Amino acid sequence: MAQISLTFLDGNARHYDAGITAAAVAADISSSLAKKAISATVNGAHWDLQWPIDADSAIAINTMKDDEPALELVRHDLAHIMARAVQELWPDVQVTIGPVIKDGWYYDFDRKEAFVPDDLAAIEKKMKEIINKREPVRTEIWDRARAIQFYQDKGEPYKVELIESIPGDEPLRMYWHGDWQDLCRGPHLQHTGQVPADGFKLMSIAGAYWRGDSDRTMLQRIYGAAFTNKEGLKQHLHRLEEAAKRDHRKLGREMNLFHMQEEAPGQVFWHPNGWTIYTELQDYMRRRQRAGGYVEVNTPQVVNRQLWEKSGHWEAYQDNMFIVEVDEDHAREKSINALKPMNCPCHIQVFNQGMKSYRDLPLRMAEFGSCNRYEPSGALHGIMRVRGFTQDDGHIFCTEEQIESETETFIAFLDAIYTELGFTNWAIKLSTRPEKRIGSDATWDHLEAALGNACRAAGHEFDIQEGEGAFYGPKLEFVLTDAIGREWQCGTLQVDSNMPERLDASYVGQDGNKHQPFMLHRATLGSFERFIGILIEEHAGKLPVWLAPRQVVVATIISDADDYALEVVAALKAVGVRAEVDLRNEKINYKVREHSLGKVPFILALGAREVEEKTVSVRRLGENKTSVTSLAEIVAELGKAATPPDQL
RNA sequence: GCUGCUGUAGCUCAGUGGUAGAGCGCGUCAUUGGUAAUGACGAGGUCGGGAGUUCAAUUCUCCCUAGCAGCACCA
Repeated sequence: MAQISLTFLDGNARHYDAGITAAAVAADISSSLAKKAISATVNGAHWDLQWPIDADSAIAINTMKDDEPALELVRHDLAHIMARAVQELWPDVQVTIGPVIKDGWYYDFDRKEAFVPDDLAAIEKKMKEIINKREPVRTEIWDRARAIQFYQDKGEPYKVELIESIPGDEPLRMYWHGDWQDLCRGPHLQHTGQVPADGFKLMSIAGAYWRGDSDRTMLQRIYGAAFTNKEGLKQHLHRLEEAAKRDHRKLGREMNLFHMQEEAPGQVFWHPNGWTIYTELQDYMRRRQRAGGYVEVNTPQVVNRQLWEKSGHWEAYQDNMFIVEVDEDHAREKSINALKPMNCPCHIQVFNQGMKSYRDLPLRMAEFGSCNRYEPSGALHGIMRVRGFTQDDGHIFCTEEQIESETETFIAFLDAIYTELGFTNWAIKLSTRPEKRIGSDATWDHLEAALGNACRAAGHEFDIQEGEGAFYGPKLEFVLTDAIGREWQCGTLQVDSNMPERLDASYVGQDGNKHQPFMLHRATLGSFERFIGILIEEHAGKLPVWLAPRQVVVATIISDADDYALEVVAALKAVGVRAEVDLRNEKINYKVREHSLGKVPFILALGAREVEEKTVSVRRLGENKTSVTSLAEIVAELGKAATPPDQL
């Protein structure tokens, strides 16, 4: 038999017969390793201990101490164990797919009756029984016909469909956990007992479409969280609890920022505190955009259907538009309008007024554009996904040659703003040509490369989302993460030649002929609503001082300090600080607690000493200590702290 | 939009086939207290909306609506 050479991490090599399993290699090293082994890494691939190795390879034997493979296997085996538990409890349930995801796994089932929360406890109990049986996992490769027949006989049509969608030349791997069988590409643990019985928890039940297709059956998905030990799970659950405290919907209520109500679903009622954040942010963006060479415009809310037909939005999005019918006295027909769902067609109307020359390009046009979209009810989420919102929108009209440099300039612009707003952790995604598209491959090659080059030139890595671009051009998405790790697209930049064409935008080139400009749709924050939601969660409500709706509360300890408190507040307001007094007949403990919970960055406490010495006792949010400062000093300090970063 | 769950006082939540309760908050009074809850008293609810079953519905059933989780969608 042919010999192969396996090289270990330490550089040593051993020789074995070709076809040896990783399990046998582990056993050859030591019997304790053979017991502890969970999988191998062979030439960088995650390798089941039962799979044969046929050629010279680099190999490492993994144990539970190797976090990445261990988590992968534990979660993957738990998916199978859960599916087995469910089928043991309810034999009529059909199994579908069950992948590993961040922090755990899920498995989708088809079952007539709905799973209820109490079922989760029963399933967990059954899973623990299965784990305690320490049943061996084994695997075989089957040919397609046999596998299809097997699943047809078993009454598992979803598995048949899965096999039919797997490319014909790929071998099908069957796995058994004890007697329970599933189709799976592996790898898996050696036996069910290797799964930590106290390291997992079933989290929730939700609906999910078979194969992610909303035209097909809705299955029932059970989510689980899993770690290699009890402590890992405990920490995860603790993180979830902490994240819930940062939820912008909860903080929005507690800080009295905004509310929403049944009569206006998906639209925000901004309260004075919340609106202060909003206007402060908008003022900042306005200054930033002016400095960035943008001209600001404003365009209509209610726009006749004809323009949307011409732009192509009517055909694609009419179901998601708010339609406004106007029945004028003398009109023979109703006039059909839509609340604008986006600003670009209107911006082209502005661009089209008067002749434009190549000398006018790039023309950067911005609008705080109030838009309405009839979002599907299930998509609404606090102020992050709403039906009425304002974009910090902008369109850059430019030539094809200017696309790359304009993109690079925009990324630098966005980067500076995200940094000033306290975001360090954001990602760029580059969406490339979709199947249905217009334009030549040569143009797509150029545009995709231009966006990628611009990212690199601006010093940013990016992930590629294959085929996710718009039909008219590639796009960049600037993605931020909320408290529990859900990603939200905030900024965006999209290259578009289609709309200038449809809406007849043109400029006179150096050659005296008419040319069509390219258009870069771009937004920095995206929508104020979503961005403020993210901002609240990122800072857990403790906003940077310049954005905090209430920056300073001057709280009296005794009523004899009232006059001085008013004097202090007046001095702070004079330098532009949002300061309030708290003269209530309450103890200082009470006031400190209340304003700390209200996330006020500075509390100034005033008692007899402060009145006497013309000082203030300063308490900063998040600190338990206080310091005493002269009035003049604190006014200067807080005046500076309250200044937006671009004005320092 | 789809599946499941939920909607009781301003907030967080208990509860029941015989028209409701707590804590916090709010108001009044007393208290002038030095950095995360001073005390007493008091006010406050068509139990999301509509229909049905019933002698009687906040409670059971159905429809609608909104919210939550996930899926689908996101110009």
